[in-house]
Order: sequence, then C-alpha cells, then structure tokens
Amino acid sequence: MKSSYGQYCPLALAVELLSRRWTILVISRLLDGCSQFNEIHRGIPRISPSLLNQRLTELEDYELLERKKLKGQRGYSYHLTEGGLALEHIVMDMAIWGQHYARDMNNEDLDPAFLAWSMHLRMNTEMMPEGRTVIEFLFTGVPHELDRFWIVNLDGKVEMCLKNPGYEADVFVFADILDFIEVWRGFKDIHKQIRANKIKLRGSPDHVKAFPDWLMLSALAKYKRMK
Amino acid sequence: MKSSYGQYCPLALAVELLSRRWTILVISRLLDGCSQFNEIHRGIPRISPSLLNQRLTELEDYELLERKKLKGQRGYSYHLTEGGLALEHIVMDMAIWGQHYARDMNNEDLDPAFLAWSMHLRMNTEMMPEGRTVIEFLFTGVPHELDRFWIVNLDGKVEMCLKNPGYEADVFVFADILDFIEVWRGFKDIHKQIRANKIKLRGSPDHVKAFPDWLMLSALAKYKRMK
DNA sequence: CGGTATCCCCCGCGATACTG
DNA sequence: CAGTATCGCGGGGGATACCG
Repeated sequence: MKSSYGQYCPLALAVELLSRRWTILVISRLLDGCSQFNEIHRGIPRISPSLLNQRLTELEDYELLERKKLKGQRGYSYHLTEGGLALEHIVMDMAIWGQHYARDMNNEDLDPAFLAWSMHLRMNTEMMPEGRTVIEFLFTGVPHELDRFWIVNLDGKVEMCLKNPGYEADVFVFADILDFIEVWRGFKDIHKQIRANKIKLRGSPDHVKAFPDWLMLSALAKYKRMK
Repeated sequence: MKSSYGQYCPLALAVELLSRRWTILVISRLLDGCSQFNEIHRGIPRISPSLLNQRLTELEDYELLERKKLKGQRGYSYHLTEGGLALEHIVMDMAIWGQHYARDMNNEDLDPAFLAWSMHLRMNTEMMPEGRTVIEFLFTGVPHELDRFWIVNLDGKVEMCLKNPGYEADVFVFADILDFIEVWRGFKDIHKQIRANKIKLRGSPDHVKAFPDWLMLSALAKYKRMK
C-alpha cells in the first residue's frame, strides 16, 4: 500500500495507517463498543459500505481488529485487539483537542443522522418517564429529507429513527440545527436557548419542563472551547 | 477543502486536518523545535518543498502555526501556537504507540537520510572526544547514492552530512542498514550485534571501544515492542 | 538557502447496484 | 441485514524546474 512514508520512524509507521480517511472514526466507533457492521455504519453515516469494509479489512491486516463469524446469524463481530485498544487514549485526546481547538463548524458539518446517533447514546433515561417516550425533532437548516428524526426510549432502551416510527410523539423539539448542535456540544446553555425561543418545545407541560434533563449532551461538552 | 467529513463531531473536525498526508510529521518536527523551512525539510526528507509549504500554510490557516518574517535573512520562522502545542502529548503518544504496535519495517522504510537526521540529534557528545570527531557510516541494503553518510561532532555541535564533508573519518561503521536501524530503534543490543559482526567498526581502538556509548539511540528505544 | 510554480499521473474514494 | 463488486472521476501529491 502506497500510503507509506518511506521511513522507519515509528510515528510515520503509525500515521501511515491511522491517517487514512475515516480510519480514526472507525476506531472510535469500535472503542465505543460497536461490534457489528451496520452498527458501526450508523455511527459514521457518510462512509460507503465498501469503503467501511475496506477500512475494517486494513485494521484486521494490521492486527488491530479481529472479525469473528457470528453464530446463528450472518455477518461478523468486530473487536479491537490489544493494539487497537491501546489507541483509546490517543483517540480520546484527539477528540478533546478537537473540542478545544478544531475549526468552527459550518453548515456542511451539521449532519442530522450523526446527531441522532450521538443523542441516542446519551439520553438520561433515569430522568425519563417509565414505559415508552417518543421525542420528535424537527430542524430547519437541513435538507428536507433529513429535517426530522425520532428518539424513542422504551424502559431504558433508546433507539433512533430517521423515519417515522409510527408512535405519536410525546415531545416535539423545533430548532435550527446549528442552534441545537451548539447546545449539544456545550457551547450554549439549553435553558437560555429555550427562553430565547431558539429551541421550542411542545408537549405536555410536565414533559416539556423535564426535557432539558433528559439530554446528557455530548461527552465532550464539558471541555470548553479555547481562544 | 474537501477533506471534510460532513460531521460536527470534534474528532472528525480534528482528523480532517490532522490526517492529511505528512501533517502529523510536520507537526512533530515543529514540536522538536525546528523553526525554519529547510530544517523541517531535513527531518522529513521525502516531502516535496511545495507540499511542505502547502502543509505549513494549512496549519497557519487553522491557527496552529505562526510564520514570522525573519529579520536580516530571507524566509520565515515557524512556531506552533497554543493549539498546535496542545498536540504534543497526542503526537508523542502516537509515536510510542507506533513503537509498540505499528507494522514491522520493510526495506522500503529504511531511508538513510532520515536515519542521519535522527542520529545527529541524539549523539551523546559528553562521551565523545573534545574537538572534532567524524564518523562515517557505510551501509549495505540501500541504493548506492545513499549508502554512506557522515556525522560530525565539533565540541558538542553535531552535524549530519550526506556528502563527504572533507574530513578524514575517525570511526568507520559498516552495517546492513536494517541491522543498524534495529539497534537504533532498541530492538537489538549493539554490543551483541558488534560481537556477531553485524556491525563492524574500524578506527583507533579507543574510539572503537567508546563508540557504542556515543549513540543515545532513538528516543523511543526504551519502549519495547508488544506482541 | 528558502521557498514557488507547474504539470500530470494515478489511485483513493464516492456512488451505485447487487447478492445471499 | 451484512456486506461485495464495479466503475469512473477528481484532485492530492510526486517530480521537477525555477527564482530571488
């Protein structure tokens, strides 16, 4: 493979693999515990299946990943090896660095599918009602096909839906996607944004009041932006 | 720039910049204290000047790097900003990870120019004679044009030469480049390799005896290979 | 020395369709 | 669902020459 740098330097050897497009993101999903193909894919919606498969194969070739045949169903289960797991603190530090210092977001970066995926992993189900709770998000500032999604909590098990799940929503959230993501990333305070009418909630008063506590926000929200 | 991932995810925003070819290596040289163009270039011999300049410009655009006009001479002085310096532990951890887990070297990775550059930064001048000491390395296993280089210590100031510096060498080192790099990286013991005749030294007995102590080896040599 | 400018090739990647 | 296969393009980057 000609991504090589022609140097024995350990940093160059590391970067040769890690700097391939999507690779770090794939590893990040694996570190998050995703173990099946489509599970990984949902967390990286914009990679093509063929390229995802290629990346997984490369990681396997480098012995950072093992793929095991699943019993009883098609497909494989993917798990990082010791070498892959050893990347955890590097990937986390890169994410924190990104939160601190990476460029500002622009409109191209506001993929709702990824937001939905992130959110469904970080709902504070302890604070949510028992049984089924359905939240419908309706965004402006995104293409029509992606302007809404649903988060469904059923007794602690949270799912995301990009298509109408068929249940009536308990809470509706209206916002410009940028405003919402700024809250999600910890740049703005949700209560202020609600008061400023940047985020509008509809539903029963109890639910609407409780809603802000249902969101744990991005795991990186606690790291403040530098400069 | 279309290296974007279409995600607001801080990790994706970080990787979008950091995973460009050569970028991490450029940052690494800057972290090592290289501040001028050709100084950086010597530490990354295989990048083309135009691409190096492009990478520096990108880092500047992302405000990780400042270029200041030099007074009294052409060119600029390059310095990492706070955001760039904040990458230090990430880059170091990646290098350590590479030493632990990256793929094995092969013949394509054994660039003598880079070895020379690495060595001249890590000579133990305290252990070397006063005045001028010239070491000539002669390697097998590399293209003829690059099969020798010189390391010159003059009272603690070490320079590397890819062309004959004109001084008679005090010590000659003959080795296959792979054998030598395995020592340099800490995979093999230099004394054993000398005894096994894998590394041959010629010169005055005092110099030959002292030579192993002149090398500090790679800064990563202390990290042992895993698996 | 310290960069710029140009040219062109190759292949990485995106898109899409397909299959068990 | 869990991947495979194919195809075509765009531009990233390698090589090289140039310039003050």
